[in-house]
Parts: sequence; C-alpha cells; structure tokens
Amino acid sequence: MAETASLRNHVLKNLTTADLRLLEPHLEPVKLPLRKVLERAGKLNKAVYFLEDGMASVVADAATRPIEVGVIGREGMTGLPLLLGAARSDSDIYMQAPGHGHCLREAQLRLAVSQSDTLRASLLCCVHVFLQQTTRTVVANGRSKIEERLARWLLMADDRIDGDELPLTHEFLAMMLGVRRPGVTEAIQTLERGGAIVRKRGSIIVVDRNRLKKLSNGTYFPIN
Amino acid sequence: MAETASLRNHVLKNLTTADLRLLEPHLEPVKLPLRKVLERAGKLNKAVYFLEDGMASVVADAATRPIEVGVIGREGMTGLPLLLGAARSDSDIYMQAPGHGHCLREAQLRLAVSQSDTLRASLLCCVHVFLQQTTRTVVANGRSKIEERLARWLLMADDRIDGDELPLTHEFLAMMLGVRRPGVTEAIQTLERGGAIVRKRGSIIVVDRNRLKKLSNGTYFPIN
DNA sequence: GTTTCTTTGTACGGTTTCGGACTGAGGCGG
DNA sequence: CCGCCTCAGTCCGAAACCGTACAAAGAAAC
Repeated sequence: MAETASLRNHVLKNLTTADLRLLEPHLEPVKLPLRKVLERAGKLNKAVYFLEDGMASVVADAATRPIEVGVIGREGMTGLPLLLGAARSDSDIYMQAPGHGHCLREAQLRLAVSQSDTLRASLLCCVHVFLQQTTRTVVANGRSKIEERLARWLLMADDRIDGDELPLTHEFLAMMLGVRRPGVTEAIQTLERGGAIVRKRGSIIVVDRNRLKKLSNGTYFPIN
Repeated sequence: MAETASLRNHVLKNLTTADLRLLEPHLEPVKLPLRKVLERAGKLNKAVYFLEDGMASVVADAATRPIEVGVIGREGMTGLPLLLGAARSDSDIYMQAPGHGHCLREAQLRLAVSQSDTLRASLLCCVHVFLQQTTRTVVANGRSKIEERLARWLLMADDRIDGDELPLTHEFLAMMLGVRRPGVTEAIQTLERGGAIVRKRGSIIVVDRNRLKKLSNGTYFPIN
C-alpha cells in the first residue's frame, strides 16, 4: 500500500522499517480535497491523518470567530490529542490546500503505539514540533503586526504546498489571522512592494522567500 | 517523603498508588522562591518539577522581548518536552509566585515512564492540558484587548495562587502580556471600576471572580 | 455581450495600542 | 525626618486596526 520509496510524510518516512511495517497494513490512502474536515472540535476523534501533500489548518473558535492556531503539512500528523490520551478534539482541522494522505483509525493507532515504544516516540515528537509552532504563534499574535504575521503565514504555507502559487483569498487569510479583510489587502500590497510576493486574483505567488523572511521580522522559524 | 495525604499537585494526586510508589523515592521536595528558574530555553533539561503551590510562567523570547506563553501551577508539571522526546527546553520557565514542589531528575523520569504505561499516560495528559491552554492564549493574543487578556491572566493566576492577593507589579504584568506598562495600568483601572479587583501597590486583589470572568469576555476557561 | 457573483481596492471615523516622557505616591534605609 | 528607589498614574502625538460601506475589477454564467 504505502511504498516506502514514495512516502513524503516526514513522520512515516523516518520510522524504522519495523515500525512502518506495523502501521502499513492499516494506512488507508485518502484524497484530501479543499475544505475536507479532518477533525471537529468537541467530537470524538476516530482517526488520524498523515499528509503526503497539501496543508491543513488547525482552527479554534470555528463556530463563532474562527482563528487559526497552527498548520499541519507533511511534516506532521493530525489527531495529536489521541496520542495524549484525549478522545475528543479541541479544534477544527480542515484542508487549506488540497492534497493526499494516509488515514489511520484510532484503534489501530492505539494498538500499534502500545506495541512499539519507538513508534510512540516518533509520534510524540510531532506533538513537540506542533507545540513549538503554537508557541511561536502565541508570540506572533501577541506582538507582531498584520504584515509580519502574514509574511510568517505565507512562509509556512510555502513550506508545505508544492509550487510557489498559494491559492488563497484575502477573505480567507483574514480569517486565519483573525483580522479584518481590508487589513490583509493592505498587508499584501506592502509585501508586494517589498518584492517578496506577487498578487493574483485568488492566489499569491511567493517570488522571494528571503525577502519574505525579512518582512516577517523574526516571527518565522523553518520546519525542524 | 511525599506523603499521599499531603499531596496537592493534581498529577501526583491522581496517580495510581503503584505509579506513585514508582516515583516517590525520587521526588525531592524543593522550595521554589520567586524568580527561581526551572527551565531555560535552549539548555538541556535535567529535571522536571511538580508544583504543590505557587505558579510558574512559561516565557518565550526571554532574551529579547519576553512574552508569556502559559502558566503552570499545581495542575501540571514543567519539563513537558522531556516527555515528548526533546532534551532541550523551548522556553524559559520561572516562578511567578513562590511556592514548593517536587523535583524529579530526568533519568528517573525516563526510567519510571518506561516501567509504567499508566504513569506515562498520566503525564502525557499534562501535555494535552497545556496545549489546550496555549491554544486559548493564541486566540486571546490574536483577538482580545489588553483589558480582557489581563482579566484572563488574573483568573488563571487566582486559580493557582492561594489567597486572593496576587503580588504583581504592572511592569511585570506588561511583560507577561507583551504590552506597554501604562496599558496595564489603565486596564487595571477598568477592571477595578468594574468591581472585579482592587488595586494595591505591588499587588492586585481579586474580589469578584464572576465579574472578572465577564470582563474576560470569553477568553477564560477554568482548569479542567 | 450582458448579467451575476466573487474577489479586491479604497475610504472614513473611531478605538486601541504604541513609544516615550514626566509626575506623583508609597515604602525603606540612613 | 530626609533621601532614595520602586511602582503607579498621566499625558502626548503617532501608528495600527477596527467595523463598515461602497466601488472597481475579474471570472463565470447565460
């Protein structure tokens, strides 16, 4: 099913062959279209996903005034609370950029984790990475202006999405950052004037990551 | 050493007797004075702490422009990255309100966790709780004004500090929230006008938690 | 080509917060 | 009692954002 050679998910790719063999029979390949919901806050979480490509958003307060807490791409997995002993999700998670992944049912996850300490360690590592990301988001939301937060977000998206074109409307970015839509429009203009991106209707193209990093003013940290 | 009857730390208190027996011989009672550093970002983490009373702050960017990511009291423990397989801390952690706790060396922690699955599960639960708190902080920092964030912070501190008097200067609160000091002064006045707190030089007294909750405008969630 | 819908750009007044500076008030030691 | 130091209160102009509304531009449908 999941041939080792073709695996792009960092977690799966870095498993020992023994651990991978443990999971492989239960990894179901799935298509992950735009807006596909992987998790819903307050609901029982029956499966986790390892993304091969595409990007998912972890969103808090989705019912009222949504704001993004973090993003997940092929560097990690969804369903972290399951690893921590919680049956229910805290946030909504849905696909922000379409892609593919592997779905693993809760029961199989628990079983596999109970059988291999090294597997559990590999998965818990994801939790650590995500916690680091969330920590940086706390800082960015607390001290940085829209323009810098947007630059950070675009860099994180660019890390996870194939190609330089990010298909995103201002409206959507505003939701992610928890700010006004015109605020995003203006921030995008600033970033374009800085030569980091070019605007297109319905998408943004990253043309100069280094400039974008400078414009993020220290809020961006690369994966790993 | 740590007599079960006297344990106030939620994690230790809720362990099975077997798990507690596993840890007990290695729990060293420690006094935790104000500003005592429990963890330093980037340094190897050689021990974890279970607080019995007092409160610790998890602070990011401590070297440059510090801002608080979360707080830890008797509901949890420090050193979460150790549980997740990381040897180094991501943030500074130091005592915000003095107290006592139990110190557990890394080696003993690893040993105990490897011997008991239920113990590991109990500790991982802390990670989940802390991640939830961090998630709420992302939201609060992203959308709420100083006054609301301050109300939230005071409630969390009140949850963890014995008595109603919180010994905190405006300067310090400003650092925690990542805002200007005069901003805190004004927010405190608003909260006092709202009848939720009274000001004293060098400390704040919570007189009406319910009003404080209202003034926090939905950003506060109780422990567990 | 015209209509319709989505997306983007712009404008306006008002609020929040900033950075910085300065004054006053409380507490402590000499 | 006096001086000193910390902490708290206030004020200033400037910047960042907000909520809202409306117009222009693109894309798609008819």
